[in-house]
Amino acid sequence: MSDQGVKMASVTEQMDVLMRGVVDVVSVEELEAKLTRSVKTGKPLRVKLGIDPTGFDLTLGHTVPLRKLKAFQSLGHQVVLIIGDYTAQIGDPTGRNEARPQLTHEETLAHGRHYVEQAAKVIDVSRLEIRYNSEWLAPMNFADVIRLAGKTTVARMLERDDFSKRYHEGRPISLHEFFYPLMQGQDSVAIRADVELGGTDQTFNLLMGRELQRDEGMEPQVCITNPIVEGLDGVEKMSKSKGNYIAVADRPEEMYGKAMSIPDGLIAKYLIHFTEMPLAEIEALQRAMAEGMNPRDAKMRLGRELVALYHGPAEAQAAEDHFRTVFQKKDVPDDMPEFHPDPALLEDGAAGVIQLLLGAGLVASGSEARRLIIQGGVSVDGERVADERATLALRDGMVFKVGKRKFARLRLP
RNA sequence: GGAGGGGUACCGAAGUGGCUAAACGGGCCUGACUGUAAAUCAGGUGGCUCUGCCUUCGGUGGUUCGAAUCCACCCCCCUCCA
Repeated sequence: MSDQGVKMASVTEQMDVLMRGVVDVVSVEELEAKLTRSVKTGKPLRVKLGIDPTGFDLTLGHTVPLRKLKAFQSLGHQVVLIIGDYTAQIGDPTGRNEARPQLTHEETLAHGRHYVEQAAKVIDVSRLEIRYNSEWLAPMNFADVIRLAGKTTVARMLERDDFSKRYHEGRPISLHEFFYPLMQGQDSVAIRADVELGGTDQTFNLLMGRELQRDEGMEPQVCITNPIVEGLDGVEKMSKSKGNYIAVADRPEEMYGKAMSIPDGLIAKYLIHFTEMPLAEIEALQRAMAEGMNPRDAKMRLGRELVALYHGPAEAQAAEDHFRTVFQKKDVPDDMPEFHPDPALLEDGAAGVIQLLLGAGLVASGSEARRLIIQGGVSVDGERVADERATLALRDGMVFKVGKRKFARLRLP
């Protein structure tokens, strides 16, 4: 909490906090040496995290390096957030759709702000040094770029997992993608990073920073990688496009519910990387599960921790109550969206179910509504709707339910 | 520059003139079972004024009663050779 101006923790104490959940550190000795020097001189380390301002909403996956950044910050170090505005403007073709549009500078700035806004839920952004990499990349001329390119080889580049995989699978690699590691490394040179954080998928890029720094006669940065945590399905990396994510902006019930749906094997991992629960406590929980504790209860704990972290303890309790009501008791929640029927559809105070579901926004199309009704997935006031052509007499407060978790309450004017 | 292969729905991938709104697998959705876990089982998965109609197979144009399938041009990707 009150980490301002306080005496710096000892190297061992710092290492203890910093090593939580990391996959790899290149190298531990160098990190200790840097910390030792920092403690001695009172000079904080410069810790870097780079982001691509592509306008994404933060998922818990993104918060893993952010939490590590926060740990450094709390220990009194200077954290530096690099917003890759220049990189983003060039247009990152990574992935299969090369159609990703190039961003205007304005857009990248807006995305950067969007990111910082959400990051504020994890770290103290007022003490963040925010830098845009166009600051040093834009002034480079072609000769500078060629010189930079000369610092590595194609064979070296193809060592990168992502590249070699795509190369062997016959998927395209644009030439300029080779510049990404170089640009990212150049960022480290420019801000004189002592430490850089990233997921294990960033390893190659992080190491490039070391090489470029060494080349400039600087002490190379320490690279700390955190795991890429699996999403809700327990298999694939948590990502927006896979739809297997929890977003930091998720509503409390949503966040809690998603936490409850993860495979048991992921509980401890989520607690370690997504929350700040003390490791000892997590281990105790794991032991308890091994001895027969219902993993569901551990997940409920996870759900509470997460919601408390992003919405506060009161909301955490509320989310849990909501979960109990809706999913354990299969009851109707207190809070749900409300909607007013389109008066044009009313006939003697009645209307067709499909039109009502559409009006409530519970279905995307009439066909979907029809399908769901046939499959028994729609109920009104607890009663399953059997006929897709049914006409319902409207009453204020009627509750429409679609699937297990979509509700809407009808309101008459 | 030369030769060859390829672009199909959310993804992968069949289909080479009508029986194709398009096999199969994954994902996703619904139902059953549950701990909204996993696993499993059943069904579904373009839209609509829904026993029918409309739009869809890289793009444009054409042949045909009829095209994802044939032809022409164009765009994009991959492999090998140079």
